[in-house]
This record gives sequence, C-alpha cells and structure tokens, in this order.
Amino acid sequence: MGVDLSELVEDIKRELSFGELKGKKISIDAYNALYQFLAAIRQPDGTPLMDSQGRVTSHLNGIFYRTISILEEGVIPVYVFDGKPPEQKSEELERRRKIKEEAEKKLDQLKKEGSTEARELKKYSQMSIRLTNEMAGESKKLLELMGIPTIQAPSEGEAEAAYVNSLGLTWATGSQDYDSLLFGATRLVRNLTITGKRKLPKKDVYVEIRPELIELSDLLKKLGITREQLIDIAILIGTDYDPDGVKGIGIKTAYRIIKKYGKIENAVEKGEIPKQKITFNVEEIRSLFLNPKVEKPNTDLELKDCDEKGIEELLIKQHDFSEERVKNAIERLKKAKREAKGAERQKGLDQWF
DNA sequence: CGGCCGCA
DNA sequence: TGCGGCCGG
Repeated sequence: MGVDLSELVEDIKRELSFGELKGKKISIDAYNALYQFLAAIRQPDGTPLMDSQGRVTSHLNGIFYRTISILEEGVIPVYVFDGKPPEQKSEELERRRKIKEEAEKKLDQLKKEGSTEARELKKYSQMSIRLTNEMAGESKKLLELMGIPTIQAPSEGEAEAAYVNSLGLTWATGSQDYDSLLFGATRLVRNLTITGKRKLPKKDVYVEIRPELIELSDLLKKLGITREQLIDIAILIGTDYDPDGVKGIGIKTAYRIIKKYGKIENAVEKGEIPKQKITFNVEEIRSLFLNPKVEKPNTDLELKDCDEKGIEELLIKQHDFSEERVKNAIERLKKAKREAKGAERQKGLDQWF
C-alpha cells in the first residue's frame, strides 16, 4: 500500500482549510480514492452497498457524493486512473491477491457458521475488498458523465498524477499514499477523500480529519536531502517494487544511512549494509520512481457540462440509486461547478492584479 | 463516506 | 441550527 513516510513528514505537514484550496486543481489517484470508498461505505457487519443484482456500488456512491462535496468546497478534482502496472510490481500484487483470497475463504466460513461477530465479519470483509477493472471503468464513466476531468495513466496512476502536477497542470496531487512525492509531485494533499469525524478504534472518541499539505521542497529542505535520496530511503524501508526493503532497516535508520553515505551503493560499499541483504536491483527500482512511464494528458482538464440523463441511467436505472437523492445531487453538482469555474477564473485574474 | 431526519 | 444516529444500494 505505498511507502509509509509519515514519520519523516511529521514536522512539515500542515493542516489546510478548504478555503486555501479554493479554485485549485488537484490530480487525485483514482484507485486510492475508490479503495477508500470501498473500505468505508459499509454496513456495520462489513457488507458493502449493493444493487438489486448483488453488484457492489459503494465506490459509485463515494465517487458521486464525495466529488460533489469537494467541488462545493471550490476544489477541482482531476481523477487519474491506473494503467498497466510495471512488471516489478507483479510479485507484490500477487502477494496481495493471495491475502485477499485467504480472507475471502475465512469470511465464507464465518458466514456459513452463522457468525454474528460484527467485528470479525467486518475485519475479513475489509481484507477481501477487491477493486475490479469493471468497478474502475464504471467510476470513470460516471465522472465523465459528471463532466469531471479524468486521465488514463499509461502505467501507475500515482506517477501520472505527480507528472501532471510537476507540469503545473494541477496545484497538487491528492492521495493517502506518499508515493507521489517520490514520483516528483510538488505538493501532496492528504485526507481529501476522507473528512469530517472519524472514530478512533476501540474508543468512543471522535477526531476531526482535515486536509493536510506536504510540500516536497519543504520536506527535502528539512531533511537536507535530494529527491533521489528520499527514493533511496523508501527503497530501504520497502516500496511496492521491493516490499520487504532491507530487513532490519526502518525509516530512522534508512534516513541516517542515506544522510551519511549519500546513496545505497555507497553504504553497501562501506559495509554499512551487508551486500547479500539487497535482494533487488536498486538502480532499476530507483529508475521506476525517477523515470516512470507517464505521458502528457491529451485533454484540457477543464470542467465540462454534465450529462444528466446519462447519470440517471447509470445510477438510478442500472444501480438502484434513489431518484430523489440523485436528482438533488445533480442540482448541487451544476451549482458547484458554476461556482468552481468562477473561482478558478478569479484565481487566474489574481495573477494580473 | 454522505444524506437526511429527528431531536434538543 | 447543530449534532447524533441510521440508512443508502
């Protein structure tokens, strides 16, 4: 699930109000967002929302209503969809697939036994969440009907989101994962697709979740390293391309080593890291972050009018959404888009006056 | 997760 | 009018 850099960003991350995001475009990793909706939009026993034919609809529910809320805050989302993952990720994807399969078996077993243990049922439902190509495709279709810009990445969505951001086409990337920083995003906004209050596990305490901003330049300055070196730290603790990293090296040690030796190869040469502990091709993985497969988007990333009939057909007719709620939401969508476009124009004018 | 209703 | 809880699909 991406590289955990939370300990490194602790001092430079900054909470944002939505006001600061008004009129700004954010390239959002669509898979990351969809996955969160699938995980969060569930009944107490872990069952996701489904239509009358038993097809999961939690992702559509989340994408539809959450995107409208984001727009109402003046943020213009650009959703970036994954293409074909690089070969070096296949081992990790296979590992995740196996874990899900096991969880599915366990869940079936519990259900067959007639278990009413909500906690257990929820745990294994969460673990067996699958985001299929069909679900992603339908979400993309819905966004297009809503007139929200989407990008099809040639490979990793996170890399493409970072690329369009580095081109200046968006103000920041949006994801819960830190990987876009490794891919060269100038800014990362977390907690964009989860907000409001969240219950702490096992406690009756609610915490406010707010968007938070991490600027790559601030992070590198604070740590006194380059992006290449940040990538080396990530490789040592483990990325999607080398999930185990180097056994025994955590984030603090990784930072210390890279600060002292500059790069992984030097640390190995000086005997700081035993050579046999590097079980992957460092140069190759580093290159996946430095030169990922990306391309310039062939659309203008602007908000378009929405296809109301199309949205109604997809959500109401095909997936049993409530007609009243959907029509209501479409009105909010149209209003929010008019205002968001206005805010973006205003932002453009601010540069001149 | 968000919408929406009931309740103070 | 703001918050808590239940339902949505």
